[in-house]
Amino acid sequence: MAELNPGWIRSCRTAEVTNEMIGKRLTLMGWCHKQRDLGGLIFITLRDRSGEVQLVLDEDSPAAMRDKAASVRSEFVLAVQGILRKRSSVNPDMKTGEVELWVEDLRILSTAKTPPFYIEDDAGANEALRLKYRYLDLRRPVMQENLILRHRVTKLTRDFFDVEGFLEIETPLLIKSTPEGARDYLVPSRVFPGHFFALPQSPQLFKQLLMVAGYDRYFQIARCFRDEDLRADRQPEFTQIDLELAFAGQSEIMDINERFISMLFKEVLGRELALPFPRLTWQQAMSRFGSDKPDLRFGMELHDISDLAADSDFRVFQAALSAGGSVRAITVPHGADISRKEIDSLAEYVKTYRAQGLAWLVPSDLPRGSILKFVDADLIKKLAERCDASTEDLILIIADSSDDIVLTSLGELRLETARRFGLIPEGKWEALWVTEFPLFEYDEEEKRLVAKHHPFTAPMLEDMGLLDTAPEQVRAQAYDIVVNGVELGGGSIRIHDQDMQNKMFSLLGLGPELVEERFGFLLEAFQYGVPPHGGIAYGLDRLMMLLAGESSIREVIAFPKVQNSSCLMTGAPGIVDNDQLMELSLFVQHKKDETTTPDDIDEDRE
RNA sequence: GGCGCAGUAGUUCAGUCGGUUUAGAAUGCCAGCCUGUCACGCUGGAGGUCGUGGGUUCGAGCCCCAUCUGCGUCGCCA
Repeated sequence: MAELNPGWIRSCRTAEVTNEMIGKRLTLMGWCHKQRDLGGLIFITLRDRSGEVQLVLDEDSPAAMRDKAASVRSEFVLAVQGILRKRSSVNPDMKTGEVELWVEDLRILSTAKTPPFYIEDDAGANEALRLKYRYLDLRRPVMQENLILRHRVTKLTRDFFDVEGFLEIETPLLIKSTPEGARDYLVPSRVFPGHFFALPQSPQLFKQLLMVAGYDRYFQIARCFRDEDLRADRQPEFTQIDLELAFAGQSEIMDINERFISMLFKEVLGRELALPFPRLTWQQAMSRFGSDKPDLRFGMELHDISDLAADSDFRVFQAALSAGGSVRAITVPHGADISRKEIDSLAEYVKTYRAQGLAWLVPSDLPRGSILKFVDADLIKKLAERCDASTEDLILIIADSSDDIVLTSLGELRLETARRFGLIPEGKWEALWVTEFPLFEYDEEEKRLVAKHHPFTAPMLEDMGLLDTAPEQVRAQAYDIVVNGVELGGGSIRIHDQDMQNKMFSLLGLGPELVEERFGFLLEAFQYGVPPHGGIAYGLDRLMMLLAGESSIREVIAFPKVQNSSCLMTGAPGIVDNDQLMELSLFVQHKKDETTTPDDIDEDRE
């Protein structure tokens, strides 16, 4: 049965015992990782977040304590007092394997049910179970390491930006909904019936107002919310390292930030990233890698073979080209012996990215491929030269009337084939900046231009003249930082001119009344002396995922949500009492013609 | 909203062509024994809504339909 702590104070954590403490009387507390009862001799491995240490009870231990120890099960919470001694049989695999605590007094502070999975790194439990019992999952050493690392990274972040002259300033979580961007999470106002706060998608407007207010270097480790579908690298609530600088241009911002990232990699991974980071324009990144976040750890760049494809008799190529599209290819090194089955599988893969199909060619002496009927020996030679392909390589070709589909599907194919063929080197870190993003992109659904980054991003000065004539060609003073194909962060120089900002809103199709309603306070602020400013925001969760070597951000978030945005541990979101709804002047209209009150639903609820 | 994968003991899984016992294995759990274990060992035992609901069939863990849950992904994510 559970006992009270008789006022004992821990001497140290379990794995913090040292050989120097041998012979000393220590008080330790923690969880029973494993109890081994050999009859007259009982071992208990005591665990806490520092690691483990072995407890031992033998014939010299008080009999009552031996009996108690015999009843100890996994995950019981224990407090023990005893003498630290050198072990007679050392365990070299254990950090504290040379010592053990000989127990004189043992208190069971808490008993425990048998956990649904082992509290070990290779627990092997499925993720739903882990998330339901997240507090047990978080006891696993690998999860504790991840969260401890996260603590270290946020501390390094605060220290770095502090030294650089940044102030950490909090911004509100209950803010005004903005029409652009992702779906907002809404919070009803009790005081103003029918009015809603939104949770911030980012502190964007507030950090710009802080620049107006004269806090010329701001940063914040900020919670952000976007009501959109989840992915392995996306949660509805996530954390940004958010910063903004006044009086600084793009090069100064990039300089500070690549020093920041390189500092983190040095401190956390012990890796030196060469400064400055390479830079690619968005155009270059798209045409060479088919991605705005290229993974530079390996080659396999895209080749434009449109002109050569025009000389083939392949109807698919001709159709794509005459419709204004392109034909592009990648070369898979040593891919010549690929099977039809594997080709089919890759063709299936690119279809998810809206590519119609996949052509292939092995330019060996006895060429193989799906387009042999349409290309002669001379053309094969030219294609191989253009694609830098040897007779042992495989050329994969995508054609489409949309150049965008060709580029993105081929870019994804580049990543997928590299993964399948094991061409991505482990332990390599390749950081870069991607710059000169388009300012706008066309929204097919809304039939209008939308901001690619956000509506406060400044156009490049060289392209100002295109704003009225060809806005889709205007490039932005925007930049993303990318490491190993992961977009870690992105930012821009902001518009700090009221007229320019108004023009931007108008190009985005936002009427003056809407602008006044949503952004009036920003435009008004711009009348009171705005320094030029710009900033960047990092996805802390993605950064942690990369540094911890995980493939899902859920592994570096203490209490993550699942794909439908619910929490398996708490059951959130939940229904609320009618009284609560009434206080907020809310009425829930359920779909499927049924007007059910929450209380009715409650009846059916488990 | 679309596509794909998964769901069988507490857990991780196997389960052949739809038919042999009471649906198995490992691990965990429980009991007994055990003085140097650390994946302790040995002996014995308990433990199942085969995700759920229909259907086909003489017969369904297995086939069909629907549905729920989790994961991946497209759309979406300024």
